[in-house]
Amino acid sequence: MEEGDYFDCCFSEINSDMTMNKKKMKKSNNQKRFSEEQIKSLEVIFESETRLEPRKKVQVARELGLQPRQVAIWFQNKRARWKTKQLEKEYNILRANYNNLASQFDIMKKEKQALVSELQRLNEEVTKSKEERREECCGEQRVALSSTTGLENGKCEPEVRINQGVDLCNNDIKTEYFGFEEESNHEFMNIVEQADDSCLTSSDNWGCFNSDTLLDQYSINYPWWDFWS
DNA sequence: TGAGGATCGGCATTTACTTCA
DNA sequence: TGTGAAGTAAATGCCGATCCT
Repeated sequence: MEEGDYFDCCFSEINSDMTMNKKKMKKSNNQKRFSEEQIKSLEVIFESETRLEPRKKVQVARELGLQPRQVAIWFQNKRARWKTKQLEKEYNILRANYNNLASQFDIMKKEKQALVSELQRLNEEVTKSKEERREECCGEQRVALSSTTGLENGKCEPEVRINQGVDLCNNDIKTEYFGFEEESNHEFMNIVEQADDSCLTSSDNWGCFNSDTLLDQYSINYPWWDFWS
């Protein structure tokens, strides 16, 4: 369409109905959709440059038989639509990432629960074996005492030694199971308790879960990779 | 050289209209 | 055939940058 044709077209339409509401007439006149060819050309230009230099705008307008103002508005609307689509894309990516993290978190939470249960079970086992050994040792001690003289009023010094021996045994067991000593075990349990369910059970409460503090505290004594080994 | 008005272009939002299911 | 949703061209208002006096 030549530029002259375009204006002829516009003015003939305007003149055709002078009784129409002025604003409405202007609107319906302007509301003409661009041709496929025009849109195609504009799209191609937009792909290489989302903003037009004034000179280029005039040139494009002339080539497509549009007003420079129309080209400017088309680019304006196009940028707005493009931005919306970009935002949608980014939102979808973020949502996918969030879902991925949430499911990973779920898995890790279950793993943690399993580890805590295992730890509890092992602790119970250790306590139980400590008691059993204590009973065994006391039985042996009583036998030994009955054949020994020089110890008075049943308060047996060897029992103290035996108890110490049992404690040493227990520490050996813990060291074997957990790889660290009693004190370290205690700290570890504190960390586990701190990270307990109140903050981790639902994503609504994530705000109160301070992983930095937790990790900082833990990493002072144990590298994080030890936690998973 | 800084202040202030005019102009221009961009963006966000809204309006008016078309198209299509 | 009427209707509502979606798409689109254009209008409006505001803001920042630039130019000129």
